[in-house]
Amino acid sequence: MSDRAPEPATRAGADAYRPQEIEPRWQAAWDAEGLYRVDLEDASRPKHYFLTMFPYPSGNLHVGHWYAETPADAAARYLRMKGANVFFPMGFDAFGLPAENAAIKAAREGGDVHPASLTRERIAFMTSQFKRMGAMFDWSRTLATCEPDYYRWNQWLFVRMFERGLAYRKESYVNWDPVDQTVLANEQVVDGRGERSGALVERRLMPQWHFKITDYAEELLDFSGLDWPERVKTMQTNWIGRSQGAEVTFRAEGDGDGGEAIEVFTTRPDTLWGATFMVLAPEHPLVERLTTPDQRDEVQRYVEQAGRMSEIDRQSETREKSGVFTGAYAVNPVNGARVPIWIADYVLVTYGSGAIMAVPAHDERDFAFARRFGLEVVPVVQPPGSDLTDGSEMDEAYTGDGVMINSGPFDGTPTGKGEGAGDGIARVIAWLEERNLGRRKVTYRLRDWLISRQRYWGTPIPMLFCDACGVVPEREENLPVLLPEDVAFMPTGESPLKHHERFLNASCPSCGGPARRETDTMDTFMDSSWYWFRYLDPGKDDGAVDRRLAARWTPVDTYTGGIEHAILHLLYSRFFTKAMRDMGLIDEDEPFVRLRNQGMILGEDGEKMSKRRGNVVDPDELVARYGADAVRAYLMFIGPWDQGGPWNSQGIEGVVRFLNRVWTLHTEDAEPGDAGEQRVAELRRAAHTCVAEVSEDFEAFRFNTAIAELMTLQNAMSKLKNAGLVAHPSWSEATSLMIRLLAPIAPHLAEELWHRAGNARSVHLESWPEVDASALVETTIDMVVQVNGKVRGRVTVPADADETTVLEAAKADPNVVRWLENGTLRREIVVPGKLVNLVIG
RNA sequence: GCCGGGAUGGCGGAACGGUAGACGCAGUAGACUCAAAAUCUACCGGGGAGACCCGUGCGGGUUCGAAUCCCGCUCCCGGCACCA
Repeated sequence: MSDRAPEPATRAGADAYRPQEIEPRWQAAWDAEGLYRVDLEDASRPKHYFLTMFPYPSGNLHVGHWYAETPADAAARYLRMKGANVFFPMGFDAFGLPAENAAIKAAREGGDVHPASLTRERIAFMTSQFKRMGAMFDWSRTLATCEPDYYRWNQWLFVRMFERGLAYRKESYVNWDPVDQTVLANEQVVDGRGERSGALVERRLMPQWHFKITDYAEELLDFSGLDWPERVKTMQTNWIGRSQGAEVTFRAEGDGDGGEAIEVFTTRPDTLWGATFMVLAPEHPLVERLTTPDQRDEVQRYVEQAGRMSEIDRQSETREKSGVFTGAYAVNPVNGARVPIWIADYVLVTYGSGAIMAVPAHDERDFAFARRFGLEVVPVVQPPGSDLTDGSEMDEAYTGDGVMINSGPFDGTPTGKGEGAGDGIARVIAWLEERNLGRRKVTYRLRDWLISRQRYWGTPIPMLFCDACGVVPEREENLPVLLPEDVAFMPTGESPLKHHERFLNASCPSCGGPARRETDTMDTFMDSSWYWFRYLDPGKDDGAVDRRLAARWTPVDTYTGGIEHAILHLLYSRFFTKAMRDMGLIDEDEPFVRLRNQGMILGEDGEKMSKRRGNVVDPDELVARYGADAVRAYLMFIGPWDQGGPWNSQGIEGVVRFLNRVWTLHTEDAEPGDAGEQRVAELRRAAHTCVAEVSEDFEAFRFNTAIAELMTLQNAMSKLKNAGLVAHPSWSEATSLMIRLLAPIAPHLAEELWHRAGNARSVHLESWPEVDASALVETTIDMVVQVNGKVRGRVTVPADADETTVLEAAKADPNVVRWLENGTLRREIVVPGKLVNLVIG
């Protein structure tokens, strides 16, 4: 391959660093020799599947893409030099709202834009931009989710899910625009109104497809064996929201004995005796039946008003509690108390049973509600050291542990869950179960995944409605159900599939009779919930996943992407992996072993980059001006990767200067002379310290300090260069180390310097340098001497000096001597190699 | 309101409980230049002539020693489904 490598522009001498000339030349050479094409069958090295989240083809790579991809590329390159066979693919998450919106906008303005051609053009353009990053993506295996050979397998997987009962249809609320007669995404609802029509958006129930992610709630709480950031695990755990408690049945009064059963869930069954009222969610199915005639108008008004509010509005403000009385009463099953039934929007129909028992004395929200509407407050838990018995004296709810009071047979029982803390909760549950009044229950906050979208630009859900057979999945051999491209977009945004006769009319896969196709498409999170399996063999046409390659290459070893995906995408991917395992398609439990998230890159003003603010940084311009290596290195240098931060157009100049100095260091001649043992040791120490530090930093994804260490080495080498060292073997050793350390960060510059140094083979085929521990050894060390924790002197001692010697030296320092005269020496602390602290008093 | 994260020089940021400010940007002075740019050298938290004193959002605490650990706040960023 070396004979195809281009000849460096100049052999020696001081020609300038010209990234614009070097970079395209090496990119072409790497491409020509297939340097980054991975042999998935190569078992001679350990495999490493390094995946970064694929982008939506928005039209242009912005600097945020560079921030996500180039440090990931550096990490992948590091692993490759460490000896792994690294698979680092890239593709496009190509379905989605923006392309469809462009088509709808064009339809309104009399133009003609199709999401398919628009998306394909954008993918082609962004791919060409990607190639200028100098990343080692393996473009021989790429994919776009909008292509039939990909979404066919979305459909195939959907049918498998349906067959297993993991995909099902039920009614769910959508945002309904009554003017445009269409469903809106949350982001299309602004201040409760349709973005386009301005109409007040209604919440409307519609039958829609869901995935049963809740079946996996318990397993999804288990992160063992995963090297994920704590904050992501915490966020997912809180999102799943496991609550342990009891389900208790209350009965509405009336209609002879019994009346309507109203199930409630509570985590505090020990407070049951303090339940003085009940609250139903406005959407609760029993609301209409329970409401008494005199309250009907008021209740109806409240329900309508709650229905008009978007979920975001319902919880965004810190509003005063609102609610309305139904006129009905229920009986508290534990003490027979008559409790009024209210309706309030702070109770959600989607959580628990959509109804609660309200214990105002021991729940903050119930307390606020009771005070607002003058409802009874009965304390049933006495805080330790208190003689509380009267609810009217309470200023706030008491939610802690204590001793049960006003609780019939349980008076005097300590509440709490810990061992020895009392077991009020467990004893009450046992008591309820004995009397068949309630039962132990675990509830999750997690809801099933609503996968239906009333949109065009997505994977058609491969289901049919037959008058004779009902809901029927399309036959496997008829997949894919093609998304028709000859469609007319509606100015209202309504899905054109609803009016596409050839698409709509089909024959029933079961009876052959006439059937109508489902016009809903899939949530695009479906596309990204299994795509890493597909990269292994994107063209495979006899199955979704190549099982043999999957067994060898998955799970993904390292996954990187934005923190904004901490919950949904990552949770759906974990669910899908488990579901695919249970369908017998793969053998692993988790998709991503190691996860690292980058923060967000902000505009120069510290705000999110947006066209409106005019603070968008264009990477193409930067590359033209400074070169890809400089952009890469600056993005890595800007700060900790997981924190993100503002772009600084002056900051990149510093990195450009650094790369220039590196260039000069390695290309300019210097006078050879007598090196001297001490200088050689100094050079070798600097070089090997840098190897140690940069290696450690790469392991920890600390790119900013890795570059700082390289800058330090550059400074040291530039100083030593003219001291006659250039002809010494340690100089070429240091040079070789430095170029290899730089290779993951600035791959083009490193390659050019590597070849100029006389190497024929690519630096990217070299192995990562090893630290020579003997180069790090020092004969003397400087130690700090503190008196009472404040630095009062410094001493130089032999590296192997024992404690006594160190203390002697410390106490001999003239300034320290002065300080010691101010008191009696009480204590001597020696931190080997670091400092001495002399405590006087 | 809840969940997660954060706060260190003029700026981006460094710092296994052990010399706060590595590395860089900006700035100041000098060298080179007719001059400028580029490059190179030195300085660069505040106060003080100095010994020193002050200093990591605020208030406490633990420790020989705290940016770092604990308790209580303030403000900022991100997410959210008032989660019973």
